[in-house]
Amino acid sequence: MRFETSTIKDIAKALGLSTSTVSRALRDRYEISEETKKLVLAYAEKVNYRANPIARSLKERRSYSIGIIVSEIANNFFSQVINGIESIAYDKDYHVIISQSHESYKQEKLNVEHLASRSIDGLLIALSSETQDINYLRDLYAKGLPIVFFDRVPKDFETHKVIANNFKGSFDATEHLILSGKRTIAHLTNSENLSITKERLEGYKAALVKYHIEFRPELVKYCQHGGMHSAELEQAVKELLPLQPDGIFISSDRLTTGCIMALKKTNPEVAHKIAIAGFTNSNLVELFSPSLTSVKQPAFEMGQVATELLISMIEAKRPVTEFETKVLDTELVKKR
Amino acid sequence: MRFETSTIKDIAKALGLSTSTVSRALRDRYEISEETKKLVLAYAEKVNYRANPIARSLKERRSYSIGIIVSEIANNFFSQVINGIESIAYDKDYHVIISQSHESYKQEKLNVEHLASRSIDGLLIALSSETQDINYLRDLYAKGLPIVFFDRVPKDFETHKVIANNFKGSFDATEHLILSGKRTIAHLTNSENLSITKERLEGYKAALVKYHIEFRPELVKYCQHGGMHSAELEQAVKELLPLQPDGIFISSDRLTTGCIMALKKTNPEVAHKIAIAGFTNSNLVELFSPSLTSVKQPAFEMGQVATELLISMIEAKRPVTEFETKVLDTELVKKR
DNA sequence: TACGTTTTTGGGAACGTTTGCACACTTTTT
DNA sequence: AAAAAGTGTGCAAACGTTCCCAAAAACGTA
Repeated sequence: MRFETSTIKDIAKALGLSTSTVSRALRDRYEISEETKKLVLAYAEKVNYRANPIARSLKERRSYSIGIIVSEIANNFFSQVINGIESIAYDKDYHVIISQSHESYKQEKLNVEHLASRSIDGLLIALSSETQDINYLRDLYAKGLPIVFFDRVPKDFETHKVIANNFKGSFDATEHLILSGKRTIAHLTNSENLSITKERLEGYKAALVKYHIEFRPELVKYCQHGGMHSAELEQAVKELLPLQPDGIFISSDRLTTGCIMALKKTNPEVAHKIAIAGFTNSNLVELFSPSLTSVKQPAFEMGQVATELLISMIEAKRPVTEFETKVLDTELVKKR
Repeated sequence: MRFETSTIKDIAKALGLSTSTVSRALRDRYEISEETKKLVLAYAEKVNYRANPIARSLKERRSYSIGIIVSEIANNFFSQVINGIESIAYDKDYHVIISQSHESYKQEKLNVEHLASRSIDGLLIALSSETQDINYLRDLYAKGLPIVFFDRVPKDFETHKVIANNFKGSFDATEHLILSGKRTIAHLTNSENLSITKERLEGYKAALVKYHIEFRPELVKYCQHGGMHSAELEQAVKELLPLQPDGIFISSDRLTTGCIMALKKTNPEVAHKIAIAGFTNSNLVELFSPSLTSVKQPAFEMGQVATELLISMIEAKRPVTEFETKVLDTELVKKR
């Protein structure tokens, strides 16, 4: 069973014109007379002509599609980024193909290669927490695939990047905990590989320094899998509690919710005694108990900016050599 | 800047064969000799040959892609469905294109038509809460586009459908409220258009009947926009509270979280006094305060089943005429 | 009228595949 | 020894576009 639609050829035949003329009329080329243009347009409208995007892609050697890699869509931060991406992409007549790495390097690589073989015109990617080797991305990039990184970006890769002001976000959150009287502030964070991990750690440290609080490395716990496994989080919590923190600063969406969950499960009696501040874009944060202070990233905007940069690379006449790293401010939403 | 890759022609030239032979060797056709097949495969491997899916699509008149329409991906129910869809689709070498209706009919129609013009091979759709007129879907279906509905399905449309056992899920949830001593149980639900709304209302009613509780229509509130606007929910809550319900049964993910949010915002003092049971697949439900009893749908499985049905339609030799409606059981997770 | 210009149109190749058909070469059958 | 059947390969068309190039039509000018 197959979809029947009319083609340029059909129109040409019906109107006694050549396919070239019809194509020109439809694409509104200058060399065409007003008269035939109107004729063709009217007829095309009548038979509800839709250009076949596949044929067009084959001819033009581009697909008008961009690939997205996030760790998971069931994460408000990423779904908001995706909304931002779509808002720009659809405007410019691209469609998006979303893939999830689930924080796995293997899955990420597989998905990227799958997308590339599907001939996407460009790639938007936030690296998985496992990812260390990005040579496969370098290869694709070298072959001419435009790539823009967002949120989790690699250090030594010359291309556009869009990130939140992670240092300031972390500083603000940590400072907030300090100002509300906390002195033993733990830091629960992602895999050490990630750019966001490093930047957020620095912000945390800077706030401690400002208030003359000693930095204690044992208060920092890394989660290799970004909180994808609850066991990982429960282990971290278990190791942290004996140090008797009165506050925890958590550096990602998934970790923040996962940590509260682990706290409630393993030590419900202390869960409400520890002040929590964490990165999260969850729109359900007001429902959480214990409640928390959250650092919200401008996710929608991040998606928009990244997409604009990517499309500018795709549509550039000559290879782009000047790259920018856009930094967007976060917002601190204090616990009520 | 463009992506350079080797083609069948290049291989043919390099090996002194014809393109047909190379194509056949790569696709493992029976007419080819072991010898040349090995030769071609080895060379293809060496130059890292990737078939151009666009050319293949054009020739075969199918894209190996399926479209998905959900109201929003930032909803655990739908993101779990999508994970189920992907798990099957990728196995069978299809890729998926996700679109969000944001509960808007206009957006839904636009997205479907956009997908159709992108030549998807089939469509998986959960209707928006606004949708009443599905003639645009009938047209596409009549033209040969396979469609499978899930979750929110239309009444009179002959095709495969996959739904949860909404009646039983609602019955169980309502019964649970009754058994914990509630007698004035309100029902907050979606737009009346939706199939799920009707089925869930029936389950609610049946539970009341079983326990000889009078059904009071004024206790049922419909939300036309499925809870996309907080004003809508606050209004519903405002109208409901004077009736002094001691329990609320809520019929969708978005509404459940939205309702609790509205309750806490407008009447924090009663929020904890009303027992809540609602459909939700949120994985954060354990963090919510007030806590609630939830009806979980087998979302992942729903996505899998729907995708299997769709692919069977796409790949059917002759038009499918026997359709099934699969009904999957829900799970009641009691408040702790 | 004949010529050059400009404007509009058509022919046909190309994008990278798949596949029906014909051909050449082997092998088997009579 | 010739005919029949079986293998493996190549040619060429097709999928629906776009676009280069040439041809035709329309117009202006001498």
